[in-house]
Amino acid sequence: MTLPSDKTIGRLAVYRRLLLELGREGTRSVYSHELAAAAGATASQVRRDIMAVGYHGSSTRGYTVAALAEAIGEFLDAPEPQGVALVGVGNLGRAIMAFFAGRRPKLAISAAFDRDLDKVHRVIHGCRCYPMEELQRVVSERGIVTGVLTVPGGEAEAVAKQLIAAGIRGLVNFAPVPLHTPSGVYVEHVDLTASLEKVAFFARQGGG
Amino acid sequence: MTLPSDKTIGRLAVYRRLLLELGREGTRSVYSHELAAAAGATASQVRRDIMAVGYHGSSTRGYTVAALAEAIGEFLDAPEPQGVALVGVGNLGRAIMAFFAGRRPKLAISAAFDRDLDKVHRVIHGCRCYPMEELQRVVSERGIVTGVLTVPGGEAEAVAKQLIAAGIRGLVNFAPVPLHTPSGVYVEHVDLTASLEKVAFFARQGGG
DNA sequence: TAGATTGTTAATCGATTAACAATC
DNA sequence: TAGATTGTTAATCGATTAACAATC
Repeated sequence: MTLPSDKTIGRLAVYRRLLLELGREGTRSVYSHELAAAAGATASQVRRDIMAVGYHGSSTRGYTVAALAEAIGEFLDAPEPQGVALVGVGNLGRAIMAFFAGRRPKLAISAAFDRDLDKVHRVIHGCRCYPMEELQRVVSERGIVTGVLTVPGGEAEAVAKQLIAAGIRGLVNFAPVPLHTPSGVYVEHVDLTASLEKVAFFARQGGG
Repeated sequence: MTLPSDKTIGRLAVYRRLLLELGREGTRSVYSHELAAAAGATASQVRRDIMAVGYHGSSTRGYTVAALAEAIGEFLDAPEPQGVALVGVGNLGRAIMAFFAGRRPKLAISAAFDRDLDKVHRVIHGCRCYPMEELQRVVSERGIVTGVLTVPGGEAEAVAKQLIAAGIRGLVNFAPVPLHTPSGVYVEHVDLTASLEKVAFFARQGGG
């Protein structure tokens, strides 16, 4: 079976969030075009994305909210709760930790690392901070495969290398430098500077 | 003239950053393949992207670092320094303010807004914080067209509406909800949850 | 000159969109 | 049934990649 594209995976995460919200509001079923409008996608995309998770709707009642959310969860999530390692407990790192705290119990930042010894051996937003020396041990002992990089640009490449050596197979990179990683490691680069410059450019041209 | 794609604009921002770095190191010229390797792009992309800004290299010496950085700057930047409005001075908002503080003098977060009166009328990371009531006035008086949204999901849609009414034409949206904006407004959605779930998914499948 | 690179066009690739028979 | 939606395939679109003549 071929893996769905990363765009499909990203959209599935969005659908699930919307479905959980709809469920809380008491909505039982949705049509592809409703989900599409809420998610900023097209009905075609929604139907194809949902096909990819193997869930089937009804041509009269559309998709059952609870069952579809469940199916997406089974597709996206690991069977067991998965930990995430974050490196770089600066302003951005702490904000990311706060952002995810309690949001997704099955995918939580479970270990943070910093080379600054003042930030270490504390619990920040429910997450324990370790010195860099313990990175290899903690990450490999806990079988953590997902990392978040919030270190300064100059350190990013070296830290990524350490993470990968410890067993990390996927990284969200917030450092303002492109990362050079071996194949077999998935990197999502969240480039805040490029995003802001892009938006400023198109805003100046009169928007999208 | 047709506008370059948003991917080209994003890459140009990356090239410029690399060029400024190369300039500081004393490098005078680069070839497309060198820039490509550093930026995580292909040489073809680099050449086509540079064509879009109207700069021309030499077939023997490649591109002049300083001149190309200058040309990209003229293409991407407004003639005058551009202000940016940020709404939502929570953990993430403050981290974003800290991240951009001093980084790009010509494109700086110049006004922040929050409905919490405890956060207002202060200067955070060099930027003044105003109450929401002053949003319309400050944004339109200063001619700000670029915004950053770091409010909770439930408020995002309403705040985006206010920003657009005040004259904003481009938005970086960090709120975990898709935004419904009129055409003529460019939105870049930085979806932290979807990014982390995507990375966790591919990490579990054995990386990229 | 010989050789490598640029500018630019054509070929490829993948994702989005449109279309429609099957379904309830 | 009539009508709207799903599942799925074909057409379209745009971006990436490959290719190569022109250049220095």
